[in-house]
Amino acid sequence: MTNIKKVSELAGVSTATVSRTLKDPDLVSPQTREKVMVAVQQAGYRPNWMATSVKTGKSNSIVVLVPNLVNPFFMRIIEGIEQAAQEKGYSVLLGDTQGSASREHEYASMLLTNRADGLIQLDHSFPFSQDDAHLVGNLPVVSVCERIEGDKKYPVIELDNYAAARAVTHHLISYGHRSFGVIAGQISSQIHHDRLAGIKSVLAEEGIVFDEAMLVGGSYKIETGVEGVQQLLTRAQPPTAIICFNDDIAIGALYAIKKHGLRVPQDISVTGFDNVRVAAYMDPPLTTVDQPAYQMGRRAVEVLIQQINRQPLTRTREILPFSLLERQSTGPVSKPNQH
Amino acid sequence: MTNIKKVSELAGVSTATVSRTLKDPDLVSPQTREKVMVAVQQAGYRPNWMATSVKTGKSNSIVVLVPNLVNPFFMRIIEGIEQAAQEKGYSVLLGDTQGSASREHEYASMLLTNRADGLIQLDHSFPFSQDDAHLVGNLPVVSVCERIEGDKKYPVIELDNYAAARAVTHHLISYGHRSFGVIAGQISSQIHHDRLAGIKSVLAEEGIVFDEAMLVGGSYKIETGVEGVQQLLTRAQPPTAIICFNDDIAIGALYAIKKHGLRVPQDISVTGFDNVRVAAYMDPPLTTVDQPAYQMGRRAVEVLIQQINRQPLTRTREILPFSLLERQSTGPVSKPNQH
DNA sequence: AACCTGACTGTAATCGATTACATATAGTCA
DNA sequence: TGACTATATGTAATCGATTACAGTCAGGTT
Repeated sequence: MTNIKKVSELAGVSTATVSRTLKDPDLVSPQTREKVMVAVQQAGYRPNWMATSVKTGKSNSIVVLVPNLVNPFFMRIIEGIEQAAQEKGYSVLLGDTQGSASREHEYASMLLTNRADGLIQLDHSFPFSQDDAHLVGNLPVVSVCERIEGDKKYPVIELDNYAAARAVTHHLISYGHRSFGVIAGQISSQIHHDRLAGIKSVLAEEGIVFDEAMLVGGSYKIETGVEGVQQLLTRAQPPTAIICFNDDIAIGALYAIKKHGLRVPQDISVTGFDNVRVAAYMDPPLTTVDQPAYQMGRRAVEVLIQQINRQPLTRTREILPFSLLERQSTGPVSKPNQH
Repeated sequence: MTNIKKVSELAGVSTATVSRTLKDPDLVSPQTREKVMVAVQQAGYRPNWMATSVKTGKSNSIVVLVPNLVNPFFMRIIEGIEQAAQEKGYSVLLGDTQGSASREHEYASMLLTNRADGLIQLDHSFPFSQDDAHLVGNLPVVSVCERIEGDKKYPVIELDNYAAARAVTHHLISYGHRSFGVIAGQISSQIHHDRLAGIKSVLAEEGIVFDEAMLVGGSYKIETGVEGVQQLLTRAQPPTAIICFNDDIAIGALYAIKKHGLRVPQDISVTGFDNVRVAAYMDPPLTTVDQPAYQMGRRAVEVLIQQINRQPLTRTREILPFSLLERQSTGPVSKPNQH
């Protein structure tokens, strides 16, 4: 590797001058600048990133903790993160945690070893290990979608899940539905509680009691949707509308419902969350809640970099707008509840 | 930040001893080790990653260049990359290029600045800029799926696209199809040529002439499938089978065909490539070529690390097995070509 | 002529580690 | 006891940059 020393010798100047030529050319006379640039070219010199980082104490990298990479919704967020980071001169270290706490800890500890300047968490767990917890002072951390558990208050970019769930429920109620099934994703998260609370609040207003037996599921997977429908259809009074907590679940639900010989939306209406790319091309196209995933990723980076630069945060919670996309997987109840 | 100096003072030893305690404890007496560990704990010391990297000359990071993140097939590969990297003590820098050459150059130059030790390319372009090209000696680079263009021969982990395309075509021929449409992805790639050649070879053997007007498309997107079908259906003799070069295209094709009031597979058979997660849950479930994406990612990392460690490569081209998944989007021709 | 200023460049300290080399101490053996 | 060895630790050089500080020199001012 060619280093700054070689270049300085080649140009017949000191290393300081080389460094200045590259970092702050105005400090160097045009003649010297020229000499140095020639030497740089000739030697094919590129400053060693690690050396610069040691000196400046900044890595210009951020870690992104993501439970898995197969969920297209996460990828939209990460796309936003990546592009905003790139624009601001940061690079993104990908931390696929597979939901494992120890992997989270490992990645989170990158902040403590100066390997990364900040962390974006897409899951809801406190990312640091118990051993590290007392060291994390106010390390730059932002969460997207989920609020981070624990005492420390980290800024969060999220959706108004309560309102979104209310909107979905209202939409279905307006079609005359009164019997609802819910296929949930990860149960232990704030999102889950908010959405469920949103649904129940509307039902309460309509005087409908939500039967807890109508709540199934437990992870954001297609298979959860398939199994969820199987369970719901064995109930004495199957629901006429099924609210799925993401589009993958909804895709599984569509599949299972049709497999049972029932039609969507004539027999059962189905809704999702996220508006993944394929949602609009399902048969029928999926009614779902659009989340500005890309934008959420971008905002997360902006807020994170604010923290990194020790700028005061204007607020610790940012709620981005959703929109309910009414497609063809929802429709009027055809046969009224025989109950 | 607590550094090694502080810890050494706290423990009453030299920095060398602290470093040895953490890196090679056998060199240190049990008593001193104990003292140091206590000091490390108390100070909450974590070695500065950047400093270690400067000294060792290794970053233990790899860059992954990916044209976009929304393609779930890429994400399966990256998942494999990420996990293999993690196991081997490497971390992954995500380089979303959006197909832009300058972004590729920027990310690729991380190898020249010691920011990363190796690079995995998921696209087909030579990732370095012209300026850098003479510097890249034998920097560790591996490509997955696509062969990298240019003179330099980089190892590649790929699928036997020719054979896979032949298998798909044979499958359709066995159902009696004789009139084929093809909706292609990125035209300028090796994959494209291999697959097209595979299809044509089978057709030639069957004495079928491939009508070049039946080749449409140009990018790996759902919309390409939708538009592709629209074009193909305006042909004087619409095809009875459509081969799509990835599942996203196929999903768009299914959607468009049904929108035209035709049935799959009764009127038109459709096939994809990749076997993305949703493929099995389409209506009808998609016949597609399964690629071992996760495994390809893992292998790429292994081969890359071999290069990083300057171990000789046993071979520069590795072809992983595909399997044709026959689902319900393909079936016998119902109405024989009226031709 | 003496002094000052500003532009440019070099010397050397520094970032936070690792490690070659030197040194000290205790233990072993003839 | 003296020589030798092994073990443990410290000193200081080193990785490849950045930058505070100091020095040089030309030109301008009084």
